[in-house]
Amino acid sequence: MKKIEKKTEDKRAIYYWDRLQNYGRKYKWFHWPSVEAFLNLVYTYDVISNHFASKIQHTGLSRSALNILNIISRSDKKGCTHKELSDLLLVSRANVTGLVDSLVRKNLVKRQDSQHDRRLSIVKITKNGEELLNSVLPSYYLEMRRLASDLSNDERNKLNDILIKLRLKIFDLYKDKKKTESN
Amino acid sequence: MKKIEKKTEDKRAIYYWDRLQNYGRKYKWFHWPSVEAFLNLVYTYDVISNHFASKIQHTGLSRSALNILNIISRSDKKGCTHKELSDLLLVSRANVTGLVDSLVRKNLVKRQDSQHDRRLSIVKITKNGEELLNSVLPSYYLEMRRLASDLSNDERNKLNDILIKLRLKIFDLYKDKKKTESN
DNA sequence: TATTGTTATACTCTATAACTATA
DNA sequence: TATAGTTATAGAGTATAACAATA
Repeated sequence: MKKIEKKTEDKRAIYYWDRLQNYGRKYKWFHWPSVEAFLNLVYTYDVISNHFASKIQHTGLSRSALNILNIISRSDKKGCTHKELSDLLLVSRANVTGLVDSLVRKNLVKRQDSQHDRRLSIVKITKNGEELLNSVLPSYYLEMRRLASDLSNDERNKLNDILIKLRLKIFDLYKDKKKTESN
Repeated sequence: MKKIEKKTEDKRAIYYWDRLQNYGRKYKWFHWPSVEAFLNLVYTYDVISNHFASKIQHTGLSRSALNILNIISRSDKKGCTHKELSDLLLVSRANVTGLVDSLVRKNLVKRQDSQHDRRLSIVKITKNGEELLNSVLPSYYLEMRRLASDLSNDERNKLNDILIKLRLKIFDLYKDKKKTESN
């Protein structure tokens, strides 16, 4: 049996909930209910992220590589420019080059020059890439369904509403900042 | 004004909600309400993570480095072994060595040999490290409070409940797997 | 001039295996 | 034998700046 170094119990939550709650009080603005929510968000993300990463480990792809491949696949014959990928992935153009390079090396996508705008490089999925996706996504989606199956419709809706609310709140911060910067 | 390559609008959500919803139907187990919940979780985490990372960029610390420092600081005079850090951070012991090394280089923590068990290396925070934490954490906690201020008590509780539920569901998977592996 | 993509570089984080020393 | 920590190595991901080609 393979040695498992990583612990799968919720040690971290126990640790934090025990100690941080009191410790943080020395900071004026520390507000435990807020902090608790963010900690839960981060830890749950972390656990989910590791779980899905292990689900696709056998493909040799990371979660973001699969993500890119998925995006490109969805663009169909049209393909996807580096710029689009950069926007969607929140990754710099410089790094998109590297990410696409690694997929090209694995023969999962190919680059094509655009005929309309010769600055553009268009990325399309290969047969190989499609086959890989088709071999991975079914169990991926099944797993999402299984994990979410314990949530009621109401809970799922609440979760979505709250997460969107938090996200938009942050976007608003940056909008405001942009405005004041340009004035 | 500094050029901003990263977009702060919710391009990704728009993109996905438009396309994925239909695209995914070709997969048998694709269940949009489940997928939507996970996408929201991932994107919101991502946005929050980037936001807080930018908040502490001036310290030269990454979010995980700050996290380690925070854990060590909370252990007070007692200090923290590498093993403890490894468990709490879900990071291999090998990598804890590297992470602690980089904090030692910055004079934020120091190592001490344990007198009871000479295998152990105990990590303690330095004056320098404490000062850094005190200069960063107040605004960090204030920001959490601000961001969560739009959520009602009920929403926060619901969010926590749901996130914990999801996390424990995954932990249970691994517990079951462990059991069957040892049989 | 602005945009797209590339190159180069450096740093962080992660994963793995082999090793030392202690228990 | 098991545990704690280290070393070495390789790869993914990110951040930044300078650059060429094209619009």
